Amino acid sequence: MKVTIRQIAKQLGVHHTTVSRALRNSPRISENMRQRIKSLAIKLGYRPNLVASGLSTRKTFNVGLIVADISTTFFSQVARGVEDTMRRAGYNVFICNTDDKIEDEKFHWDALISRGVDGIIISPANLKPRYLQKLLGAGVPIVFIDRCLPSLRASYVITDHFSGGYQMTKYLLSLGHRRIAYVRGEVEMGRFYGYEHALKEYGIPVDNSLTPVCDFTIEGGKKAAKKLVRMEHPPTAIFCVNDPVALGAMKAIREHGFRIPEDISLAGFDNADFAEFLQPPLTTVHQSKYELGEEAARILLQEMNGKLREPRKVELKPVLVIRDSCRHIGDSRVNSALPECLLLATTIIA
Amino acid sequence: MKVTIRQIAKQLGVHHTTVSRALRNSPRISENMRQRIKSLAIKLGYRPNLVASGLSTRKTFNVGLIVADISTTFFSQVARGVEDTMRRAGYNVFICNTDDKIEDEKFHWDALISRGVDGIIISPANLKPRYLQKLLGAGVPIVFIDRCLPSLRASYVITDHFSGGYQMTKYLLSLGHRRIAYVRGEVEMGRFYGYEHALKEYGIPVDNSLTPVCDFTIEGGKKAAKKLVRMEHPPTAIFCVNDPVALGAMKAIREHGFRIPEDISLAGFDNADFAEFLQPPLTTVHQSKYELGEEAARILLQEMNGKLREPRKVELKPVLVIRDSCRHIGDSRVNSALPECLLLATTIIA
DNA sequence: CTCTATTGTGCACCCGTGTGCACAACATAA
DNA sequence: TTATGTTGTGCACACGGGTGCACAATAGAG
Repeated sequence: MKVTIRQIAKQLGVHHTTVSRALRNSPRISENMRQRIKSLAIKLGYRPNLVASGLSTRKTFNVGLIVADISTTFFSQVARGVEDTMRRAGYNVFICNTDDKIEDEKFHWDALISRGVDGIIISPANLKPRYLQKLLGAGVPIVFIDRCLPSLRASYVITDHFSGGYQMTKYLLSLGHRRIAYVRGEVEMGRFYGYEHALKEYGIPVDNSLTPVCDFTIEGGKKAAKKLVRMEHPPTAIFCVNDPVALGAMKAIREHGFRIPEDISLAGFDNADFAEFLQPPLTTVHQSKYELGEEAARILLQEMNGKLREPRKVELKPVLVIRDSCRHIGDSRVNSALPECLLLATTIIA
Repeated sequence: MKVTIRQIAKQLGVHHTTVSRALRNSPRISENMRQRIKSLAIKLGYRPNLVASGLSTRKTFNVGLIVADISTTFFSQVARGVEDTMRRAGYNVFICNTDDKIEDEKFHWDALISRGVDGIIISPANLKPRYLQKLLGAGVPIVFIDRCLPSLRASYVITDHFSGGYQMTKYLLSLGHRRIAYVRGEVEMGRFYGYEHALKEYGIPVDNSLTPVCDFTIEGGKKAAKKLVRMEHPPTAIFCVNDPVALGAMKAIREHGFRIPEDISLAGFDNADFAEFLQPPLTTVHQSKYELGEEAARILLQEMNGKLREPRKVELKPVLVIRDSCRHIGDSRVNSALPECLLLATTIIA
């Protein structure tokens, strides 16, 4: 049988509320009594029942983390950042996967609300303003992560996707590529706009046939890239929305008999742990996944403590990571040595 | 303000217990009243407060998942399997990281108990019988995952680590290797015993200098492998406790000027998603991570429903995956074509 | 018509903790 | 002595929902 404050109270011949107050360090309890209560609590191995206290105080010390897929390199690292930070503040974290399906997201949302979570960190599957507005109106502190609508009056922590997409595209352009494909994610738009913007600077229109949409998986990348390499005039470079997609693209490219980077240059996004060990080592855009989660959790803690009058909007700057999977066009060199755009990248970061 | 059953009751002029019963489909409520109550509940957007019902029924519909590190490829996929299965049954999952530190594990354990979880799936940092026994005595249904003490009267789901270690070592031996290093994990012993056993069959004693211990990270693998390649007589093959460690080893091997597999053969364990895309594609042992989590969750559900009289002990069979990172010694071939031990593996699986 | 099932609903109280308020015990000042 | 704080403790009740039991309403049997 679990120990309750009433049992402690009984043994000491006091009322259970006295025990409750003593354990919560209420100033109204005498120092002497407080000590007696605390030491007995320890002796009996008392563990407060957070379900009960959650009911009466409406604070559960639980938060929810809603992401597309915890098994990805990206979100699993984000989750770790969230959990570490939350734990230090005494919170537990519920993990919820949506696969970017709106119904699943709703399901999890309701489940979290029913459980009385104190806050939610969410990477929404649905970016419609009305929908997000509704989430914000639910009365639960929210922090958006990785995805958001900047115009909304809400806290968020994201990577500057636009900058990342822009830097990479600019880099590929500087290598002489002009037919650059971008394998898009269904929800992700920022990187795409960066890509678009860089092309525009070179006077290149976006060719829809070069921007297939895929989910964020290896299989999805393979499928999308397959279409690209089978084109009459395949792109000379393929930029993928993330590293796993690049992995799939890598397979498709090779199965079609093309070499990387000799025939087709390949780039990813995320700088997953494995990226530098691929053959060739993958050129990609680094984003700080753990820090993303850490920062989101910090902000959520502040929101929950009411220490935040205005929403906090944080954009972490991504960094171009040049390895060997992209080559200079019309040149035997595999990759160019520190092109102008890297300098640009550095200035953006600073 | 959140809708409660008392509010619904008031609007209908009935007692709140009638509402409670109607929503829980008690047979004592008339069909007519049940319909009226349910439709009003839907209309008002009633969401049951699981904190409150958890207090009175002692069932929270929450479970805990305690692992070393959710950000690893292995545990993140396990977690996904757990979450998917639990969600279908109406449960939410708390995620807890221990980094294999016993104090952190205890901390999380207490946190979960305080929150009244209905069950716990745990990959314990500490495999001491007395400790595990104590966990089992806490009165909470438990399923061990990935690690356990088979002698204990407890449910578990693991990969047959021994078989995996044995198969891989046998394979390396069949390629002609005799100086085979094994980069061990701190906690993991099964794979090591398999390695030991295979060596014994060839009359080779275990050389402690060839079996450095490391954590399960890339950095750890790099550090451990560095020692190995710097030896006067380096091993001809390095078998790593998992794929990330192999990644680190790969780096160390190359930084020392050795080629893979020409100078040193390299093998991993897990068959992480990225393994086939490495250069050379990594020979490894496949284990089903998602299924591991799925099965553990299924068993926990049965335990929580009291449908399990005896503990369920499940061992999933690993499969040797031969790629190009191991070569035949004294032979120009990179890898041997289907050696006897693969046949052996197949029989073990069946 | 009374007696007895059957069915549906309400009452009281529980789950474990928290909190406003009353009040007892004691000390100090008038 | 009485009036007036302090300080510490207990009481009642709340949080939202669940459950054993009593009992009212209705129906059917004798």
